This record gives sequence, structure tokens and C-alpha cells, in this order.
Amino acid sequence: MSFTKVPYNPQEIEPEVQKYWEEHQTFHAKEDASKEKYYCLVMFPYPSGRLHMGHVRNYTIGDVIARYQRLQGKNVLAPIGWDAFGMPAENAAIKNNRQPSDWTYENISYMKGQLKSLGFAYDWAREVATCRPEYFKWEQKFFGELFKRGLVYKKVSTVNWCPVDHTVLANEQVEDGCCWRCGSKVELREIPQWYLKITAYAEELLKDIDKLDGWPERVRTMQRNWIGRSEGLNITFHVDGLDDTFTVYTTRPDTFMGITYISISANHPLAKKACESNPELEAFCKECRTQKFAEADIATMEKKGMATGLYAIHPLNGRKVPIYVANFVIMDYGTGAVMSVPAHDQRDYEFAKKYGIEIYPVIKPADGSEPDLSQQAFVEHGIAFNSGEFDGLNFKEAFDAIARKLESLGIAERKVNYRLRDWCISRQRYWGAPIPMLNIDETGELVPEDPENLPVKLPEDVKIDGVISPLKTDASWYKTTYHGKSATRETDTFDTFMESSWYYARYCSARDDKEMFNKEAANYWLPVDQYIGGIEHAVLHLLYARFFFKLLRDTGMVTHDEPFKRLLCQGMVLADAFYYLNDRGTKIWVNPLDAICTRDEKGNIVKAVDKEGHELHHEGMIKMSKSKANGIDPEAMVELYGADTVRLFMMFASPAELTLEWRQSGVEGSQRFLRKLWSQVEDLVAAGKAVPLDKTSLNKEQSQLRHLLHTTIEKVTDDIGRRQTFNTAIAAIMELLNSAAKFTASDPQSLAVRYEVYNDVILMLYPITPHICFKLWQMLGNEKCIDDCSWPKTDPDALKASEIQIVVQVNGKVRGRINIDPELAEEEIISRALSDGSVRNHIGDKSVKKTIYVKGRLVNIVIA
RNA sequence: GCCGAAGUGGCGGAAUUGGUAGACGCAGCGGAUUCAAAAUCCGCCGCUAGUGAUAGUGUGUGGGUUCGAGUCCCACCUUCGGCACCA
Repeated sequence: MSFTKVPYNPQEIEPEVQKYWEEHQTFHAKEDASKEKYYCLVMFPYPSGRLHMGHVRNYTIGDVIARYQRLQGKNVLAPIGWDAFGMPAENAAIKNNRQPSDWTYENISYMKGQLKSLGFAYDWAREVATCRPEYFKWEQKFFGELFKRGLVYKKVSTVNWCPVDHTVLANEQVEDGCCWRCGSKVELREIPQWYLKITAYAEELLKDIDKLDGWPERVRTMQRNWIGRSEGLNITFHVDGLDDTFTVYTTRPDTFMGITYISISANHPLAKKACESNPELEAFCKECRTQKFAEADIATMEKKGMATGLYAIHPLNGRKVPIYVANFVIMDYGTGAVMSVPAHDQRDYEFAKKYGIEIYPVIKPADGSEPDLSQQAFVEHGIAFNSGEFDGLNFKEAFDAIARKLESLGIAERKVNYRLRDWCISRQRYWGAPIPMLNIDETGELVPEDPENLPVKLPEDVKIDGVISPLKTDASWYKTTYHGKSATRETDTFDTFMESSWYYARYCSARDDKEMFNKEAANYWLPVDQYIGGIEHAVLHLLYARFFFKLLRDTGMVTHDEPFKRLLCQGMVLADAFYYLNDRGTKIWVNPLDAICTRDEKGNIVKAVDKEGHELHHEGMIKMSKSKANGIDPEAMVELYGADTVRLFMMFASPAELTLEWRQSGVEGSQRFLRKLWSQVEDLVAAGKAVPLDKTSLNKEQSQLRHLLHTTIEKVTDDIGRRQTFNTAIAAIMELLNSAAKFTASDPQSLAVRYEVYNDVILMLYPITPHICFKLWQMLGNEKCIDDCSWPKTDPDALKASEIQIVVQVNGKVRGRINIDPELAEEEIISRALSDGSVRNHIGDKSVKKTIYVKGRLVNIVIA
């Protein structure tokens, strides 16, 4: 039989294989109690128009894991969908005078084609788009349920407000105190918004972080810090001369006897009361309220305060301490009032210095020395003094003693506080799921829309002007009735994080039209075994989703406590960035593919010019972004190299959690590897057909190749399955193939070993480069489709080596290598090591003090 | 300021539990093939000295523990990420 070699042509084979998968519905997932399930989830994309490399990296990692688990015999669910609500659709609508929905659906359709061209093994029958009423209907229904359970409330709160655009701005949309769109100065405004009581779950969300042992430690730390639990005391004070009290929160009751003033928020009721008779204070409070309150700026903001003229009575020593309004006290945390101990709190110290308030030390270091308060506060835990009956107590003793004393007076209680705030889910936007609440006009009562009237859909054919949401101007939409009474709909929409908090559960029965999702299906698939996405969601989405899952559990929808067992956060994708300066000195960024680079002999870029001849400045490797024009279009790369090359490069060039540097030469290297693999398989097929392997009659070379194959299978299995170090798995396969390529014998048993090697290599590469493996598997003469095959098994006989090399060190330095039978006794190995020529030279006439043998690795000879 | 992660050849990175530092790849250099180029194949490739065998040296810096340290401990430097008046 003649055999003609044809070059590897991904552009031809990839669409062909993709068509096969589509026609055979290869990746349709069905619940099957007899099989172990594996739910592999990637963070669904926002349909912005085109995939970017970050998506491709995320989804390639997910696809490798899903396909690997499939070969492991698991029943795999790998779904995909669209996080389809959000601002960009409204911006595009303004710019192009279009409907947000049309823009979104067109993008979905285009990006779906892009995903398919990358060969991802998704179950497309479970595709969801969160902007579809069939999806958000259930979210609205669930919201009504939460309202009835008391987990939803409406309250007035302070937000960034643009007076020109008549809209709320997110903190990120405020630039230097001005509106990002129109540039007018942002005001703070108090408007009513809907909240979900995530703080009711703060304790459990914190505690259950301990269970998430499949999550990166940094994400767990970030969530712990975000929740920010602290233990302290709420203490009530009387206001001197008034029949009025207020409460402070403190984590340092041990410093209680050192209070010299009280700080309260400008929004504190006491402050408001004091303002009534004090116009100067009123002006100051107003300034505090309108100052920019994005948290990052607060830290660097000048600490300012003003005396209210009111005094509080210290409940233990009876002293009158002044009450100040301070711009750094937040009404939303604790009680909005702080007992100030300048001797032992740095911020209080600075404030006291500035306003000439007494500093009174009550804690000294454990060594008994006096605290030095000349430059700064003494903030560490220590021993109480100047504190009467509490003198001599350490932090914990003083904390407890003072707490008990104040509790016995009925003016204090122990209190746990969280940094976490309730989740504001109102957005003054059009392109989101309407909040399904009604205001009954006559009574002002707030009620959720009846379930049978859901979904509350968005009006169609709207005019978006970017100033005011069409929901707020369309009376035919918001005017309605509720059980015969006239009512007004809520015109705000949900924060889009609502939709992404439960989509993974919806995938379990994505077409269900009777309920949010089918409980049986959800409890079969959930929790998600592996979740993959960007680190930017470390707190936001990943915290909301955990919270939502607990809500689903408490309403009886799911049985587990946590939605995501194992989490992988992939690193950013970087590329070279180049710019030149135009006549006005503005940086003009040029795409790296358009930069012609001259490199020195070490490969460093010494000169770069673009096509028009501008000399370019090389900024280095930075995150791919539109503004730096250094994004590499995945679609163009797939057209040029094929999906398998792109996938291989992404998985090989760096570990999944680290940044990935996009290098064209590296991509070409990946393609070179696939071409070599293709050609080697062709050579093997041309050399002859495989005969059954006879393990008893192998020569040394054949045994050695089999040994390498099976140790490689062991390593690759561990690297992909446990360690998730895909780059080292690929390196090990490359190493194996480098050896296999040198093995050209074509006697029947050699062919048998070579077929074993290539079959197993192709199975191991299948999760990473599925198209080429699909074809090569067929070329090797396998009849069963590779999609239905099993991961290669290691042969224990082949894992044993007949001879191993061990290193001989003298005083810890490598001086020789000896080949031994691994079963050899230790004394014999040491005696062989001692007789090695080079080792003998290094020992010379010195005496051997000690020998150390590390099994299968080395002998260390210690000499005087 | 606080918390976290990381510093290894020209570059991306490997070394999994304290045991051969630099796997694998990129770039580079030399050669084969070719009229030539591309592609492909073979070889070299941390630094210093040496024709070479080899020797010395080397994982951000300085100490320490150990037969043995990229890995553990202490101090410091740098970079990146997160949080930030949380009482």
C-alpha cells in the first residue's frame, strides 16, 4: 500500500472536525446517576462584539480540563452563555442609534461563531443569555421570594449624582470628582435604592471560606479582608445637659479610660441636631456630605473636624468630653460615632494634635516602660494604667473587665461588626432586568409583582439618550395596577451581578419553563467542580455568587453550601506595546503586528518602525488593551495558525495563573511542534502497521522508550489532573516525542512500541489540541472515535527501570555519576560510588567521615 | 500604611516532600540540504579560565540552619497585585 504525505493543514481539518462534533452532538451532557459527574465552568463572556485573548485563555484552560475529565470517564458538563446586560450596549445604542437588544444579539451571534472556531467542547443546547426574559423571569420571581423573606429592603442612601445627566454614577465613573461623560462636578445625593441583605450571611460567608480548599489562597484572603469581621463593644453615652444618648462602637474597650473626645459622622442624628443652632457647623457638615466619598480617596483626605458644642459624659469617670463632627467617620459603619483615644489610635492622635485636644495615656508596653507619645500614638496591645480598678490588666483582661463593668451598668453590649455592606442592586439603567417591585399609589406600600405576571419585560423600540432611562419616562410602562389598585413600577433595573450570581445553576436545566432550574438536575451537577476565570472577580462576582447560592439553599433549591469547589484564576495576556509621538506630542499607539523590529544578537528590540516609517518607542510587554492598541485579535490568529496552535501556545507559554506574554515567534514554535507531530505520525504509518505488543520480548531500546512513555503518562496525568501545570505537561510530552523521533527501527515489535507511544501521546494532547489529535488518531488506524476513548493507563512493569543513573557527590558537589540496578543494596551502591574514578580523585587521601544515600537519587560522601 | 504573591540564562519558564539548577520552548550561533530562499534536519548555547578533559563560580542582597538550600529560618532590597480613615 502506498502512502502519500500531506502537509499539516489546520485550516482544512479544523472546520471538518468541528462539523463532526456538531453533527454528532458529541458534547451534549445528560444527567446519568451511574456515572461520576464533572461540572467544568468558565466565566461567561459579556457580548462586547469580539472575543479577546483573555477570553480565549480562560476558555482554553476550561476546555482542556473538560476534555481531560471526559477521557477520565467522567460525565462532563461544560456549558457557555452570555452575561448580556450592561452599559456598553446602551453606549453603542447612543452612538449608532440602535436598540441595545439588537446590538447584543448580533454580538452574541458573531462571538458564538468565534467560540466554535476555537473548537471548545460546549454543550450548546444549554446556552443562556441573561437578557432574555426566559432567563431573568426567574430572577425576578426569586427576588419576590427574597422580599417576602425579609432579605430585600429599600433605603435611601448616598450616591454619586451627575446634575447634568440626571443619573447616578458608579464610583468608577467619577473622574477627579467630575462626571466621566459630561465633565460636570459630581454631587452626592441621597436617593432610595434596593438592597439585598448580604450582611445577614456575613458570618457564614466568612466561616465557609475555610471550606474552599480548592481556591487560591489569595482569593480567600481577599474575601476575608472584604468581609472584615471585627469584635468589639457598643457603648452608650449620655449627652451632657440633654436628655439624649448615642452609641459608639469600639474594638479597644481596654483604652476606655483614655477617651478625651468623641467623633461623630456629619450624618449622625446628633450632628444634625447640633446644626440646628449652629450655622457654621451646618456648613461644615454640608461640606462633609458633599465631599467625594470613594473609599480610596478617604485615606489620603485631610482629616477635618469641628466641635459641636455638645459634651458626652464618660460613664465611669464622669468627665465631660467634647463631641466633634469629623469628616472621616462613616455613618454606615458601626454606629457612626467613635470614642476617641488619641494616646492609642494614630488617627485620633493626629486629630487631637490638630485641634489641641488632651492626649491621655492608659496603656503601656508590657515591659512596663512609659509609652512615648511625642511623635505618635502607642497603638499596640499592652498593660492598662491610669485606669483605676483596671490597672495592671493585659489587653484581653482589660477588654473583658471593662466590658463586664459596662454591661452590668446596662450601657454596653458585645458586638461583631463587618466591613461588608449590604448589596445595592438598583441601577438607573435601561439595559438590565427590571426590578419587579410595585408601589401602590394610594398607600405607598411596596409589593413584588405577582409571579403570574412575570417576567416584567423591558419596553421595546426605545430611544436611549444616555441622560435618563427610557423606563423612567415611559408612563405606559410604569403605570400599572395591582389587584385593582393603581400602582407604579420600579423603574430601576438590577445590577448585572445579579444575573451572574446564579447562571451556573440555570445551565443545569437551561430550557426549563416551569421553574428557575430543575432541582434534581441541579443537585446532580452542582457544585461546580472546576471554575475558571479572571482574578478581577476575586471579591465581586465570586462573593455575590457564594451569597446567592446560600440564598438558593435556604429556599430549598439546592443542597450544598458552596457553589464552586475548585477555582482557577488565570493570568492576564500581555503583548509588546509600541508608540510614536505625533506633532502635538501625543502618544500614538501602534499594534505590535504592525511594528517592524530590529533586534540585537540577544534578541532585544533595538529599533522598531511602523509601516509609515515612524520610529517607535517600545513600551515593553503590557496587558493587552484597546487604549494601548496592543490587542492581538484571536480570530486573525486562528485564521493564520489554526485553533490548535493558538490553544497549544496559550497552554505552553506560561503557567495558567501567571501572565502570558504573546510572542509571535512562540506561536510559530507551537505550530512547528504540531507540524513535526503530524509528520512523525505519517512516517510511522508509512513504516507499517502495528502488531500486538509482546512485552516479554523487548530489547533494551524498546524497553527504555516504553519506560519513558509510561513515566510521561504518569507525569502528564498528575500535571493536568492535580497540579494544573499544563505547561509542564506539554514539556514532558515534547521530551517524549524528541526521544520517539530518534527511534526509527521498524521491526514488528519496534513498530508496536512506536504505535503505543504515538497513540498515547495523541490521547494526552487531545484535551489541548483536539482537532489535530482527532485526525491523527484516525490516521493511526484507530476505528473508535477519539472523543469516546479513555485516558492512557500506565503499565506498572514499564514504570520500573532496569537501570538508573545516580549522582555521586563529595561534600555536596557533584563529582560523578554511576549507573546501577535500582534494586541494589545500599552498601553495594556506596561501595560502587567510592570506587568511581573521579570520586576517588576528589577524596584523595582524606578520610571518609560519613556517607548519605538518597534512594534512587544520589550518594553524598562527606570527607574531612 | 496594611495584607498577599513573586524575584532563577538573552527571553518565557522547569526543578512537585531539603537531594544532579537551567527541563521544554523561543531567540542566537555553527553546519547539512538548496542555484537561492523558505521549510526541514544535525550540532552548540549560564558566566569565568582553558584547545580540551576539567576547574571555579552561579537562583535579588547579607547572614544562618544542614552532609546538602532556588527550596527552610532571620534581616533587607526590588517588582507586581489587592485593600485602605472600619473605630
